Amino acid sequence: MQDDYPADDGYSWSKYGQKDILGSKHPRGYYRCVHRPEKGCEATKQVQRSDSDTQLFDVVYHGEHTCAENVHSRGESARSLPHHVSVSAGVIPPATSESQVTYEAVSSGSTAGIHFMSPATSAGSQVTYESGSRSTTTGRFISPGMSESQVAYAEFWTWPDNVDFMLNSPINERLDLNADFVDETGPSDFD
DNA sequence: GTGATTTGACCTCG
DNA sequence: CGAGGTCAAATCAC
Repeated sequence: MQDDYPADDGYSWSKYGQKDILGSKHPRGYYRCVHRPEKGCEATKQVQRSDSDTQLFDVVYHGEHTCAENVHSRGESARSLPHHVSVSAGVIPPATSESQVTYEAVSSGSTAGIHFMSPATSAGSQVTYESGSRSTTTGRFISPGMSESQVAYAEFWTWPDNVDFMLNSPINERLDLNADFVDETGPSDFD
């Protein structure tokens, strides 16, 4: 097992620690923005391989970059985009293969968070940004076998009763979604 | 040699 | 006191 790091996210990070997490099979790596000394950039992130899906990484971002180094490396845009977008409890719109989508949720409550998960059969990253009450989740689908009808699941926590979603598709189309949150529902079927 | 990573110690918070 | 997060000296890679 060499590759203990997910796909490049366009930022420069330096590792400053690693810990074994109770109940987790894989260690958690701690990274901070390389430009902390100069710019005082407080962005950090944690990377941990998922227990259930070895191909999946759980990445949690803290803070925002003040260093303006958002070099969006991979300009590979998707061939197709999600046509139908809907939000139901625990289910988030689909993304097609090779596409990258961004879910941004703004909560009126304290701390917001989203867990973004690709379908069990696909590989990808599970990414969570946390910054106060604002939470942005980016999912980068890298599975070639993923079809349009497949959906990605999201899990939510410490949420008020209402969330706003903004989905940025690969072609800059922006969809604003609003969903009331009922109870936690296990992954239903593809929708 | 220089800069980055590793790794156990240390710190903090519940 | 334990778990998670950070520090920093030793070590590694270029």
